[in-house]
Amino acid sequence: MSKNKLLLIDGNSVAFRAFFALHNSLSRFKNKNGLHTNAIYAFHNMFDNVMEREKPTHVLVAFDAGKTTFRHETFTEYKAGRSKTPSEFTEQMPYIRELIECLGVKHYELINYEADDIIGTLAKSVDPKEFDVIVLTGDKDLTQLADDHIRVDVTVKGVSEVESYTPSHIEEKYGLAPLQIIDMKGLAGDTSDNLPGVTGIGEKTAIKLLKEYGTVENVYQHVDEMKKSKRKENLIHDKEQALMSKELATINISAPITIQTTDLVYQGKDLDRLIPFYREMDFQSFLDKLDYPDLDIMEESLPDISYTVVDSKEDLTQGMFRPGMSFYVETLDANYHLAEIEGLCWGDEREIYVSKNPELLQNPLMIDWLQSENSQLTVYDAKSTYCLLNRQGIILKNIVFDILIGAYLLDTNDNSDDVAAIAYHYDYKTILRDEEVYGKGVKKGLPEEADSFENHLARKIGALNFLKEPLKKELTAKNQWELFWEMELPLAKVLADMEIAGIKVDSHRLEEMKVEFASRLKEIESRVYELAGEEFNLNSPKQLGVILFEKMGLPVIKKTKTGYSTAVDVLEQLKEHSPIIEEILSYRQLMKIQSTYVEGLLKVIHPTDGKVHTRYLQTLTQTGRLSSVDPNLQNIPIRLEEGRKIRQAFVPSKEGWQIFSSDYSQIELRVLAHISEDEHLRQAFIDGMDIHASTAMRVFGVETADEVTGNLRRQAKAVNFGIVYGISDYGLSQNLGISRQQAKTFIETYFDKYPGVKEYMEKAVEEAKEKGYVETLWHRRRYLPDIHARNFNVRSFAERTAINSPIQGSAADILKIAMIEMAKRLEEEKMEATMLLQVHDELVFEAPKSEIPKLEQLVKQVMEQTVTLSIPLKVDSSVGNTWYEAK
DNA sequence: CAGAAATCT
DNA sequence: TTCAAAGATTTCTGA
Repeated sequence: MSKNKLLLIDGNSVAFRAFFALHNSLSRFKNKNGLHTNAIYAFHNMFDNVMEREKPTHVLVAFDAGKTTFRHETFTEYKAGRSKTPSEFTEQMPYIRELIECLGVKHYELINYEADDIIGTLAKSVDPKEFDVIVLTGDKDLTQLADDHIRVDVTVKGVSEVESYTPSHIEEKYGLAPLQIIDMKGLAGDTSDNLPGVTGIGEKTAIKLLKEYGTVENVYQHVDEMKKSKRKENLIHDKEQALMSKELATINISAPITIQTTDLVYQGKDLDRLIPFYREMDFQSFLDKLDYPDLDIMEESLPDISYTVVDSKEDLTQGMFRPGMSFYVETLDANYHLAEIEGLCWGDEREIYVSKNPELLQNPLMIDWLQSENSQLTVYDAKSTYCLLNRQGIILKNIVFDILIGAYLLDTNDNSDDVAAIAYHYDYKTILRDEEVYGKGVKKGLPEEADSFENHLARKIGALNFLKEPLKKELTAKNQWELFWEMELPLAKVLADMEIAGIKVDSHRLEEMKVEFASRLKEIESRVYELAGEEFNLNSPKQLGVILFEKMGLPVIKKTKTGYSTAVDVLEQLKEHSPIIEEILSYRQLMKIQSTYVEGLLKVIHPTDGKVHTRYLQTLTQTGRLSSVDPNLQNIPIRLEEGRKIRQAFVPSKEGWQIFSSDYSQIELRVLAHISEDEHLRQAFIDGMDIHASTAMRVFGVETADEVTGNLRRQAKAVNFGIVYGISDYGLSQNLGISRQQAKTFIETYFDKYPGVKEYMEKAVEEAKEKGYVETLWHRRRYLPDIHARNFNVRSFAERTAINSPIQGSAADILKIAMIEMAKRLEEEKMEATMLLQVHDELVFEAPKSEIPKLEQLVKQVMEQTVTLSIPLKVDSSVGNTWYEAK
């Protein structure tokens, strides 16, 4: 039989270490009730680490009981003078005890004794033949316990590192035996426990004395023999203190404990308790780590919910549909343009209906209800619901609330892509996360028990019903109802239509390119291998690093966490050393075009209509921009000619049609001019000037526009970008390849010449500090908890965000408003033109050639006039037979 | 599954 | 003194 292993954890000191390990993330670790959770979280990680490392058979966490112990009877000042424990820490202690119980571990405390004494007593009382003992603590005092079967692990830093004290390690480190640690404390004292020791003796001197005399007592036996010195005087004078300090530092190994090792057998985590605990703490990452081995356990932890199962479309009756219900369509694949419908559900407080049969969507009662003007539906993700129903030929009409969008607007940080996540946030706990029910990755699928699936769907409706009122109320309270009702909800419909329309891709053109790029890649590859003198994987920065910096001996300019950096800016600097560099750069560019845009795009062309249907994520970005996935149509190449050719493959869907594109000119700087009210910036836009040239004139002191050289304009452009992003002199100097000092001067001059901008920036940071958030012109909020961070970098980032988000976000709002108006006008004008894409400041349409002049005039009017700022908005338009030509 | 590299506004 | 420009997605490698 293998030996037992007993793990003894010093609860208070490990918890305290845990608290400080994540102290600088204090603001990020808060649950929905405002409880700090950093110590709980870090304690859990420390526990997991030690369990993983040691795999003990028995575990106990010992705590100090109360404030006073037998030691205070000896020395009333024991542990006095400690700075007060932060309340952010003490509030977490009860939860740490609860966590320990949930983890299936016993904890123990004993009136009048410290955790040390409990640990010491247990460690020394077990039979060394039966047990190895590991002690985990944040306090070196416990190292005195070390012996051949007891090892003391002291946390070092972070959550994973410990220093293991064995007798031989202590010998190596101090030249002492474990028990002499106590003598050392006796002589040197211990500031954290307020042990006085002997005046003038620290760790070093104590060790020296102990090496000679062995113990405190023996030091005093021989103190008279010492030659006259200040130290001798101190030793004699402080004898009482020394002996008392030693006594206090000695761990009591015969505390009257009432537990035995048989009570401490480790049983493993108690999932029934742990899962609700994680939810309460908002520990999503720990929840994710559980493999959810048993759906039954999860379900049993929830109270029952009642619902009606509808098996076939014949079973539907009029009475099942009422205005004001919630409605939800379930798919397993996130791509709703392709996903199968796995089930649907709807209901209100009175009744919830659930079905696994998508054929219900063919029943006229159902169709009429969904298409009616007065169904007043609440949904979760309006856009996906529109698209899924559209594929069934149903035009969903009367959505009045969207839980997903509502939650996103209220707090963009709360990135919930799951009904349950939002529900938990509002303390509604009777629902499981999709991952818990369906699993994830390759194992994702419907639960084996049909009941589980139906239950889950019913719970979703329950959650939607519950959430709508509090969310609406909060949106109103935060002055965001209009943002929701007039911008985001109508936009969901516009986006759905754009996604459904899709954009036609000329696959033959892509196939041609694929062949051409493949051969060019091969050529470059072989040249690189020749120059390198061997073959390797050019796609591996790691292997490339070895070739460049070890084999070829090029100078190392920058390192990454994992090795040599081979990023563009590094390679640019190495160009002179070898022709291989240019080849590598072209390879990388071409490879990107080939894999992502040529091959990647070919893969996502819809088999029946030859189009690509992206999905715009409406509730993802922190600023209010959209993002685009599957495929991403917001980063199709344009800067370099080679990549730009990809746009030749984006063509109109009908014969005789053209691609039309309009983009805002300098929208972010215009927004900045409006928000900051800086008179010079505003005047430049009002006068219709070239903004970068205008900046160049003011910042570089040039009198007339003619004198602005290309280089000056380029530099001014970089400064303008920097301003929008929340500038730093370093960033600007990197960008322009100038000295930091020079960059600093540019920035100072800019602020001098545009004082309104400077004032805006200061105000934005101020506002963030005061309110905890910043907002756009349309009250889109972004919370910035890090604005108070002690860490310089973290705080600086939050400050730049405070400056940038209202600008980027307001620009996003403007385009969203224009899109909604544009969709409306196209319909009113009964035009065939279709809006296809949005690329942050650009809208792409397709239209019959004959409609183009009218479209051009309409788009310009809508984009420039729907929103009016204190400066004009300006759009540039272009048209062509492909997206390539339209720009 | 994270990191590094490329792409866009 | 720290360290350094805003917001995104996709592909590949290699632990």
